Amino acid sequence: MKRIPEGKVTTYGIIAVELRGSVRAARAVGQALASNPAPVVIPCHRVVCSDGTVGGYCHGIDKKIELLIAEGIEIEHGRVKNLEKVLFRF
DNA sequence: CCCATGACTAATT
DNA sequence: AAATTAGCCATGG
Repeated sequence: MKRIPEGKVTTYGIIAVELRGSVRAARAVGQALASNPAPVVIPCHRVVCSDGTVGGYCHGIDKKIELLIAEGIEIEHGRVKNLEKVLFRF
């Protein structure tokens, strides 16, 4: 996650592939972030669902959206706009 | 070891 | 385009 450039985002699935070599581990990835070991230190707010939906955030989904917008990412109706533009694929 | 639970996905309906 | 369904994975009881 520390590799995700500012102003960009990635999806759980992508991380899953990077990590476990399979998109099917996406769910497990979520679990990992859910029990986020280092809140604040890790920019876990730059991770969204493959379909663009924001997903969740330990400090509250709203907070997550604010952070993303603060980084220049457009969000609307709980969805990332221009996902293709800001999506970081590693 | 078995079961239930999610910050997920992809495929159907 | 929205709602459902069915796999999938790590974790905790």
